[in-house]
Amino acid sequence: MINVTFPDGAVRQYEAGVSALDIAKSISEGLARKVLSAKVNGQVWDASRPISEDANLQLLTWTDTDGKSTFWHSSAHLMAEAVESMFPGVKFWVGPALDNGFYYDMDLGDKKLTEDDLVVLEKKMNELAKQNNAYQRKEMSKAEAIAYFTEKGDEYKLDLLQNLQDGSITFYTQGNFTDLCRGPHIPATGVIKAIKLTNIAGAYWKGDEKNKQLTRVYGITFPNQKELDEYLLMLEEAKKRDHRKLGKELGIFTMDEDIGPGLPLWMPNGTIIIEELEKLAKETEEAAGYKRVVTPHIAKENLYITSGHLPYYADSMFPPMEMDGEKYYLKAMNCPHHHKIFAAEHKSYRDLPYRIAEYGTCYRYEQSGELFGLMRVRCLHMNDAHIYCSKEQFFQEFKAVNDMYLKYFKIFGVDKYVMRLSLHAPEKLGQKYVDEPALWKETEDMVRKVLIDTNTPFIEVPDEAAFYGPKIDVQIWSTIGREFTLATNQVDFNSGRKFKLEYTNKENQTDVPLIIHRAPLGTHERFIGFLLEHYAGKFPVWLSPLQVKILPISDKFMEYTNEVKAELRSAGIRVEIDDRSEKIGRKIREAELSRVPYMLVLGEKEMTEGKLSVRRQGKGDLGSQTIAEFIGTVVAEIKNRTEE
RNA sequence: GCCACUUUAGCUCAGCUGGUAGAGCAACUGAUUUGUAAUCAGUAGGUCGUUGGUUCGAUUCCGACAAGUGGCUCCA
Repeated sequence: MINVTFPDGAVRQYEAGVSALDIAKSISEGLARKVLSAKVNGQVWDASRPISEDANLQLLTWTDTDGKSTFWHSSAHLMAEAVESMFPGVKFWVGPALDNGFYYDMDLGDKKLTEDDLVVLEKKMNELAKQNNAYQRKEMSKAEAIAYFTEKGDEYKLDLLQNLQDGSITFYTQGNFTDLCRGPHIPATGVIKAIKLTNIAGAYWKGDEKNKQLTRVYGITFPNQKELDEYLLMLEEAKKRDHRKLGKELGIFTMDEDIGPGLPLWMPNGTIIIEELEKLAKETEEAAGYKRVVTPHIAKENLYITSGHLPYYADSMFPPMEMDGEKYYLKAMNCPHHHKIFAAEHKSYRDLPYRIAEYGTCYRYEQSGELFGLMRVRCLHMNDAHIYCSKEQFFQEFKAVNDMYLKYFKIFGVDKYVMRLSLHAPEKLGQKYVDEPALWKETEDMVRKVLIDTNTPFIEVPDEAAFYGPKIDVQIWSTIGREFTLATNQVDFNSGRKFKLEYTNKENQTDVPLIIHRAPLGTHERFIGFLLEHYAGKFPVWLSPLQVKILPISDKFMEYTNEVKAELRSAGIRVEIDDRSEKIGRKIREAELSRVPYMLVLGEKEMTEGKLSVRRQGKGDLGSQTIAEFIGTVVAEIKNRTEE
């Protein structure tokens, strides 16, 4: 007999060799039907795998993340079975579970999959699922496995085998499909009730663009149709707040073929948002001791040779323009220009920290396939600044930048993000990273300490640092789930020397400053793209391109309407009148859809009382207010940058 | 850049297997002067992304290019 301990601490005795599925059955048949896999001593196992020793056991079902993963990974195998039955001779690479669904990479030879094929595949998968075939686990020696795949001529699985230890190699079979796989899997295919293959994509083998491109099919499955329907509905809803759709609807930005890909045109409404953001940045930076600078959009080649961006990043820059026998480049970053401002006047330790800021316009030649609405563009306006400081000042300066991030996040109600501390990889010193092991350790420790001291949750990611130093990136997700770096805060102990930046220290010696590169509001493009989705187009009053729309009941009240408008405007409020001869219902509907935060309905009653009927977007009628009351509210919301 | 798909009126979309196009909304004109999410009528608007080819004839079939979409790679 063995002792099995459950998550609630209860201990029960079973025969050795009992499976998690047996145990579930002993509790209830209903539970047994729901079990997908089990966590045995912290490892996720097949529910049917015999347990031979005392163990901690957690039964995993659809409501557990690990249970879902098992379900989706098994679904990938089911898809592979369907693909193999349709296209014999197909070779498979890997087919993992994702956060939402699964994919499988495959080599289909010359066969090109179409969307029609997906429909047929879904049908086949449904048939196979109904057969309720068990997933059977089989251990195999490495030699046997190699022989098996050599005979099949499957170079992909042979490649996978190379990195596997003999004794740990397992195969899984369900129906007519057998695959090298570490598992675990669900007991049988029958629980997969709703299947949707979502898209076909090319994916480089092993993620290396020099390798052959395999066919990747993405899909998602559920234990019932209802959840699939809900998932598809959620995707539809998400599309409605896609910044590309909202940007067009609200007149924020536009793209034009004649201007060029990745080059957004900011329309009047978008420009108002840009100006409000810059106002916020300027206020915040002035209070934090930054000075503003302005630099040209182009520079000579030599600047980028000094910075080290050429030739290594030449691919990401627009090709040079030749003028007077010199090559000029559009700037892809502002740092070298700012370094030259630092170097223009001699600095002493009394001038440090020296902080200069600019909403700098940069141009980057992003690959055509990478462009994505406002989130990934070729012309960007960066909330950039550089801080030049001594080693002693670094901690305080870096912390102040971190505090500025958090302050901004509070203003915008940004709560779904991950702070990522990007570190170097010691084995790549001298190649990918500047060869200064001591400086790396020192700065990484300082950056980590800032995060810990400010109680900022973060994750550490090795081998993701900039070549000149560690950094903190703020990761966010677009509505459709794509990940982006919104903001960045970087340490640079390299450019100071490269640009021969110096200051005279207290001991009257020459010293090289540390540099902090920071962009808490990222770029206008990405930040406004993010805000559009974050607010679903319903900007807070201070950011809203139009703040108040006045809706007169009829043109009999135009005189009063114009008076009200003039008063609001002189209070600094962005206001417009809907003077069409439409019914009030129509005006309200369209004002609501345009997401203007406040609407004022003015008619006979308001005119005689000298009041306003106030309506808030999404909330309906707020009742009657005096002009002074209303102006007071709106002006306070603007001044305090109130979110709602 | 690579794989797949898409491109029809300002917007959202329809248009069986080739015979030069249609709806709703928006726009414009007129009527209506309206009380908290769509007043009515009329008018105008498209060389069907561009460009080659096949064909008596191409929005429709094939190719190239451009832009976009979903991924891959990339993101200093």
